[in-house]
Amino acid sequence: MARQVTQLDVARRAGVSTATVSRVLNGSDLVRDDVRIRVEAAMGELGYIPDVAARSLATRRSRTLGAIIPTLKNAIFAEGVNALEEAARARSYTLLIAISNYDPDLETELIRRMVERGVDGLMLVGNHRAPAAQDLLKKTGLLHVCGWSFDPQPGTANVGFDNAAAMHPLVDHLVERGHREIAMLAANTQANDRARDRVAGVRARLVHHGLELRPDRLAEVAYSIRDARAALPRLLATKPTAVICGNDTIALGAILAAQSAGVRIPQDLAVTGFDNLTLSAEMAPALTTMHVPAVEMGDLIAAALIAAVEGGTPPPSHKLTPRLIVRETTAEPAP
Amino acid sequence: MARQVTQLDVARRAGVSTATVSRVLNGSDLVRDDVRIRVEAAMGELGYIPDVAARSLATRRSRTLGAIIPTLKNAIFAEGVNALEEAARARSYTLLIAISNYDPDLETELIRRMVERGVDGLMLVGNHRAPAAQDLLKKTGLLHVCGWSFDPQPGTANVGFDNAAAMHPLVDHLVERGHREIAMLAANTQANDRARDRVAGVRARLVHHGLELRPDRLAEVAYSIRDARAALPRLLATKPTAVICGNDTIALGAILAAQSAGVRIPQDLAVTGFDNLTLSAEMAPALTTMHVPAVEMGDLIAAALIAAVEGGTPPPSHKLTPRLIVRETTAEPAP
DNA sequence: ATCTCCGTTGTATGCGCTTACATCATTACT
DNA sequence: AGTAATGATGTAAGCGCATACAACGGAGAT
Repeated sequence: MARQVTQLDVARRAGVSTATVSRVLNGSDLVRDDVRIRVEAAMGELGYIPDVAARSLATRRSRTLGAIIPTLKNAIFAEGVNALEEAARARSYTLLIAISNYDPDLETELIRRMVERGVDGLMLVGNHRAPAAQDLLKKTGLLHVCGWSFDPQPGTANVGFDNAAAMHPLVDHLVERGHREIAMLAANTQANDRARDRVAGVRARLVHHGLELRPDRLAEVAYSIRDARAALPRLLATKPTAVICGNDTIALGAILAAQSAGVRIPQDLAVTGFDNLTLSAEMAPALTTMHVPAVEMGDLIAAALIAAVEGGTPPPSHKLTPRLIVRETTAEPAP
Repeated sequence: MARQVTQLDVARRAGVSTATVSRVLNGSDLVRDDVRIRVEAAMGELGYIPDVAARSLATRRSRTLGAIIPTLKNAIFAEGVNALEEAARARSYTLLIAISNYDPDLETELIRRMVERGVDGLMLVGNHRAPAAQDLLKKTGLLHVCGWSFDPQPGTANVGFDNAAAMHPLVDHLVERGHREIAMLAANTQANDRARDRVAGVRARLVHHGLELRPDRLAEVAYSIRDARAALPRLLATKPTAVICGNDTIALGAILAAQSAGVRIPQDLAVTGFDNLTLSAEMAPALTTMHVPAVEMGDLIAAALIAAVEGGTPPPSHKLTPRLIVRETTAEPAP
């Protein structure tokens, strides 16, 4: 493969210095128009492509954002990352992604790699991480915003929502419909502060209504239709009239389990989800759930990060509010 | 933010030269053990983090792979990218991703950006792209492999499967069961060679069986449950006994449309999908589909790319074979 | 004791780019 | 006409790292 075409080649061809080529490249307005045109022509003829590594080294900026997410297999993260990429790209930033598999130690290592890579800003998911990770973020001063949560601690920005409070409309909705016997099928809470907050939110709101979340009415499962499906019978044994699920995927598993056990939804059992996946609106019965503004979140995170990078200011926090979407999986309990 | 800790700082602290620090960093075996230990200690104490931009500039390697995919909203791509990231990470490579929205011009621009970014290797989806993109790949000599397809042209490697041939087992399965009136609900074929190939594969295999794909029995829809749902009635009007769908998502839409029209599956209408999403095995009725080895593909692509980068050889092609998974949405047609 | 050779370390250069500063050519002004 | 201000361009010094080459020290050979 031939030697890379550099600014020097372009400069020679256009009869100018590399400084001028650089100025043209960066849209400086100190270049005379005829010179600019000559330089641009030379770039085109030579097929010049700037070298970002060299530029980064010189400017200490990479025009790269990083995103560390637990998994892409969860559609809601895929959607959020999709939006983040589009928003970043629209501002000529590129996205580096890494997957932590919900492992705090791996996440720490990945943050380290993001620093090595010189990302200008980083998106993390949730507010809970290993102390070593916190240290790293502080010591390196890496700009970052934590998405999918809202409980800003000094030093970190949040663009997301309060996962506990977000469960309140769901509980209220069920209680208003007359439900008293409410169970919860949560996502795994270890190493997942959002799942923990959602359980806490349900519990608190039940108490608010003079009810309680009985220990035997709380089960935790992995993010998977199959696991949710397998776990429902245990909950059903406690005779709830409604089951609140940690997310739509778990809710889908619960619904399938109920249906194959001859439990009618919503007559015999009300079910709620969280996320509002595309599927949830289409399936039969359509799922009552909380809509998570993943796209908006992706946009806002990119915007916050880039504004912070370019403005030299700390990234702003932004509180979003999931909204309740009542569909067909909830109704009054049978008398 | 304080000045970055550099090799020079480490070198001073350990009482050696930067060359030695660099050697320790890169695992050279020319460093005496006691010196290595001293240097590593100094790195730890100072919290030294190497600067990848500088390293890339010096080595002309970035230890970064790029992936340009049409969208992350399609679960099968999300899964593939997830696997690609994990495989890359296992080999200490990082993943840069970009989303083309099925737009060839945007894809071309993104390839250009990947070149700027100095990725060592690039994953693309499918074999069809703008001439400008082909040029760019050739001129820059960027290592790349095209996934999700198999029809290797000189100069490009493929890790994927033959999308036309992959439809044969599906057609054979239906024909064996006695279906003669077969329709197809395809994904949009413009700017999507895989969707095109799948239609061609169905058509060819029907001909092989002495049947045909009637023009009024072919419809194209976007990748969405809703669009598929809306499109089914038109196909139903042609009285098919089976409908082959371009992917599982479209199949799901078709099933929902059929059910809400009182058409029983599989008795009144057999439906097949393609991808084998997690959901497809769980839903009721469970979907007959082709399993796409997305994870294996991600692994192989990372392996092929990295082997090529490090070995200086062209990346190898690798042919995968989706396999038929017969479940509950196909049966004999009603007599 | 001298010479080689090998293992280990240091020195110095360059990767491609940006940018502070110097330089030069205009133009505006007195 | 002479000077200052302004605009446009060039010069050169890094950014942090890897690495070719030089240098050095000690072990083994003679």
